[in-house]
Parts: sequence; C-alpha cells; structure tokens
Amino acid sequence: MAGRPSIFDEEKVLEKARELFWTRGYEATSLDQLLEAMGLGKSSFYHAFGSKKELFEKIMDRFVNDAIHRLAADLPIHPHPIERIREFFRGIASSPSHLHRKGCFMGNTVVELINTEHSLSARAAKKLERLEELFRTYIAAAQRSGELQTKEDPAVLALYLLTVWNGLNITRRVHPNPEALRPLIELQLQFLK
Amino acid sequence: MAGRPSIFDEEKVLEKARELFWTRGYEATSLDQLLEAMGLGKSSFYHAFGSKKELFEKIMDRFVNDAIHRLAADLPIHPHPIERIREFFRGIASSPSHLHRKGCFMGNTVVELINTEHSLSARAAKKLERLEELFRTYIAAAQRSGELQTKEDPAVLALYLLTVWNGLNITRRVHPNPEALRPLIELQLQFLK
DNA sequence: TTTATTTTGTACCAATTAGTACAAAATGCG
DNA sequence: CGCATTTTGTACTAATTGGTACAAAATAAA
Repeated sequence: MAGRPSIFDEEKVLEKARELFWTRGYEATSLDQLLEAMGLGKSSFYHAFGSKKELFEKIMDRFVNDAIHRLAADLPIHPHPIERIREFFRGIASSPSHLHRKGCFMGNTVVELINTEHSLSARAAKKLERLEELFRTYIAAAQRSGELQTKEDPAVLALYLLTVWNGLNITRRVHPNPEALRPLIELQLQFLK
Repeated sequence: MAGRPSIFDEEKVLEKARELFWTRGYEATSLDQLLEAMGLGKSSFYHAFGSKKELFEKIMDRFVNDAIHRLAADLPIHPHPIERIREFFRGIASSPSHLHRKGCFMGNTVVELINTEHSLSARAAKKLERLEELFRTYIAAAQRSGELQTKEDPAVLALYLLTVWNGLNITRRVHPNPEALRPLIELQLQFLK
C-alpha cells in the first residue's frame, strides 16, 4: 500500500468517456479520442481500465442512461408515480437538440453492436429490461392504488412504454422539433389512464 | 462503346453488400468484407461504385428497407389499406430471429451515423419520412372512406405509427419472442380504429 | 487487324486501429 | 534512508483501415 499517486479523478474521467461513447457510439470512438478527452496517457488508461471494451462495460454499469437513473431515483418518492412517468416522456419533447441527437445510450448500443459485439449489446439490452421492470412495478402499484383505471396487463403496458421510449429515441432524430413530438407523446400516453 | 465486359451482376452484388451493411452497420463493415461478399477485386469495386460511402448511398436509395418497399407496393392495390398496415406490424411478431437481430436498416443507420456521418444518417431519416408520409396518406384516405372512425389528426397518427415501427425495431432486439411482441403490437394498433 | 474503350489484377500506400514493453517517476512504510 | 509498490511516459507493434497507380486483359467498332 504505497505507490505513485494517480493524477486523474476516476469519476470525471469516466464521465468524459461516457459522453464520447454516447454521442459517437462504440466503434466510432477511437482510443486516441478517449485518451484526449479523458486527459490520460495510454499507459495510465490501460493500467486503470484494462481495455476499451472493459471501459465501455464499466460505463454502462455505472451510469446506465442518465434519464433511467433519475427516473428510478424519483419514482419511489413521488406521490403520483404514473404522473412522474408521464413527465419522463413529456420531457423528451422539450430537450435541447444535442440530446435529440444523442438519443438513448442503451438503445443506441443495442442497435449498433447486436451483430458485432453481441455481449455488449446484450448488456445494454438488460439495462432496458430494468427500465421495463421499473415501469411494470409502478404500473401494477398504480392499478392497485387507483391512480390507473386501465385493466390492461401491467407487463404489456410496461413493454409498451419501453417501446414508446425506444421509438421516440429514433423519431426524435428524424423530427427534432417539439411541435411534432408533443402531440405524438400525448397520444402515446393515452394508454396510461 | 466497347471495352472489357464486367463479370458481375450489379443487382446481385448490391444485394450482397446490402445484406452486410444491414446486419453489421456501416462502420463495422470493412472494405475487405464487402469485396469478399461481393466477389469483386478492389479495382472493380472502386471503378464501379466509387467508394464505400457512395455504395452505401446507392444501396439506401435502391432498396430502401425491404419492408417499406413491399408495403408501398401493396397499399395502392389493397381493398382495405389500413388492414394491410396492421398486417405490416403484426408480421414483425412472427419474424424469424435473424430478422429481429437486423431490425430496420434505415433506423439502424439513423442511430449509428447521426454524429459521425451525418449526411448518411440524414439520408436514412428521409426514407423513414417517406414511410411516415405513406402512413399519413392512407390514414387520411381511410378517414374519408370510413375505414377509420378516429378523428385524430392523420399527421399525428402517421408519426405515431412511425414511432411504433422505430420502437419495435429496438424492442424486438430486447425481446425477440412472439409471445411478448404480439400483445404489444395489438395494444399499439388500438389507435387505428 | 489496329485502335479506342472499359474492366480487371497486382502492388502499393499512408494513416489509423487497439494494445504492449519497459523503464522512470513518485509515493508510503519500515 | 531505502525498499516495495503503483502509476506514468515513451517507444514500439502488428494488423487493419479505405483508397490509388498502373499496366494488362478483353471487348466492339473502323
């Protein structure tokens, strides 16, 4: 227990790497771009993170998607969880355009890597399943509490919401304007009543 | 008007290339993989297609997404166009698993290249807009003919269907089984009445 | 059969890819 | 201090990336 102290703050350096991976994807993010953004030398990088792939895995596990994370944190303390879910989706419409272009980190990863780096794609898919589970849990609870009247199977409704999320994250790339997205989202949310 | 005859059938060779691009994506498909699959030498390749990027553009323009193409061909001759659209979506559930893994060529392209090869991503986005227009046209017609009772704005309904399509093409990667997809799709189609 | 035209095969290229080897530097502990 | 331990910087690799140069091959028309 001694050794030369490391210069970098792991938290900050991972954040920089995530930003790059999120916007450019896995393959299109080169090691040199990572090193530059993280402010690390090659030696420190490999010593600390092992490989590009391991770094990517670590980032997926740590941050998941910001949005998912925030939602998961908010739901248990919200008096009307379903309303919080509605806000989750409504927020998409008013996002700044650079967020439209980034879309969903996990969705992007599933799409990009499913036939080339399947283990990474599957790992991302599991995060999306966690989001789906989150939806299912709170939908079921809301049906019991009376916040939701619908008799639809919570599992199907949850999968529906996941698909809305996935769909919006492509559609918002095609139509990055709130005027198009807002009525679309309101329509989609009509199943949540 | 003379010259050495070319060995390859352009149609077949483009089909091979599309298959590769569709499953692996743009970046992850190397020139060597293309040459091998197409059965061409480098010289013939560059002479005939210019560059990897131009080839990709040509393929996008020519084939678009198979599914979109077939739908666009069927709709004008179908007695109940909306029912044809429903079948379009129901077909997803019963697709073989290799199609689940491929997803939508244009959706994949929008996602992969939006921050790295923006012109290609935008080109793909335009194809998706064509699909959206197709939906809008036939929804509006069905409202006039009485096949649809809903009073929802055809533009919003069309964007909704595009988003369902986009969403399913990610969700089907996470849940490639018909038992999960079928009730989901039926739920989503309830707006089409 | 020459000639213009087009396609093809081979060799080559500079740049970039992810990743390693290894010694020097910087610490805490005994 | 001196030593074990850890992190860092520099140099180096082997493989792969997309793309070019150029001459040989194969044709149709004159």
